[in-house]
Amino acid sequence: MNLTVRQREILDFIIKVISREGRPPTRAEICTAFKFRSPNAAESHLRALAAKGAIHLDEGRARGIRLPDDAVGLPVLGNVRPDQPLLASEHIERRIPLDPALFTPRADYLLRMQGASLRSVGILDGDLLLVHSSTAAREGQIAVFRTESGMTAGIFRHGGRVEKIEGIVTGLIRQIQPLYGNRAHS
Amino acid sequence: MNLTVRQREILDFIIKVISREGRPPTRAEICTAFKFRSPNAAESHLRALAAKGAIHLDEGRARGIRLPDDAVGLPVLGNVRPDQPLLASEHIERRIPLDPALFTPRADYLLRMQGASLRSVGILDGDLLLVHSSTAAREGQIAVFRTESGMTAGIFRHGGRVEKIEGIVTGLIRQIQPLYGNRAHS
DNA sequence: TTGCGAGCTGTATATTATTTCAGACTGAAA
DNA sequence: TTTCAGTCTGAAATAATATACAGCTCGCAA
Repeated sequence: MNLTVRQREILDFIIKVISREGRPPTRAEICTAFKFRSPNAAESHLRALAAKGAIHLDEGRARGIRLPDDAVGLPVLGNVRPDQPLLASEHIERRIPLDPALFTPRADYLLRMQGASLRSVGILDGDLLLVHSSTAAREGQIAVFRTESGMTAGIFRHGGRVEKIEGIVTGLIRQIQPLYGNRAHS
Repeated sequence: MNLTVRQREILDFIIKVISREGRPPTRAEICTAFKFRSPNAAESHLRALAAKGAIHLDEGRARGIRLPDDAVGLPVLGNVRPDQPLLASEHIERRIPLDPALFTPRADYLLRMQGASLRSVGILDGDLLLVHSSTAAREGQIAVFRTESGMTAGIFRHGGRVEKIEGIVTGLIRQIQPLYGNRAHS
């Protein structure tokens, strides 16, 4: 993407307005925020951002600024293959609308827990783990490792086998299916 | 709030457009969606919704429809007192931006788990439970009960003491704090 | 049967917002 | 040196959008 500093500022402003007001800014509102005196200053920034794929412009529409699909929500990784970049699009099962900043440090993606190896720390088979990308971990942290077959989560031990660390787990989401259907509630 | 069926449909449409496109619809877009032939049909619905507090209108602004603050995100309940309605504003600690439809049945509010009584089913002290309001539960479901002092979560048993059921747990969110600060990651 | 709110049609108009055109300045790459 | 992307001013045309006004039907409660 490779945005300039100024373009990054404009994009951040757009994202902030959308999350705060539920709608994107107009050219004029961008001008006010950045003290531009011409609407064309905003317009040309928007064109540049669109050319770089950072936003999508619906032309002819008021407030027609959209963030690209791949900027909305966190990707759920599945079927990760060795030698391939983690966030390659074929690894992304789906996206879940979730604020990455809900967790600290910021979550970069979600990974589905496989197996019961972490049951003792309250992580069950099928849980969605929130992962912050990182190449290092500390003793006792729950980390995500790249293995021959895919990805695994486990407790990081310095004494353990050397493995390629992909990230650390900063949270989890579990969906609990109500038993026997849902006839019993309002 | 007490919306009519039609008004509810309009409001749902507005919410859907905002979450799908990141901006509210125009009057004309509402007309297209509902096959209205006059922009005033949309306008008067919006006025009615605003009068009932379901939306807020920024007059003179394109796409000037906003959802009220108390409609965004799920409330986290804390300090619930007996004899008081569950969602009274003084019970709401904060709101977390989360799509209620991520969980089925739909989550109505969040409750912080207190104590380790559900450790055996993978629910830890401090976890945020997603609760669907319900006055009934089924054997083995994780339910939320009203007690003298506040709210408790536990496994529902027919043989157990009779308690006032407030909801069933449909999911959970856990924030995992990385140990020793976060200097160790990118 | 009268009145009234909800739910629309149809038309017109003022305002908001986008978009185009014609520049000017800067710094970095060719 | 030339070129070009990036950043901006200023003015104006055009299209999108909100909003006002007049009037219609229906079901329902007084």
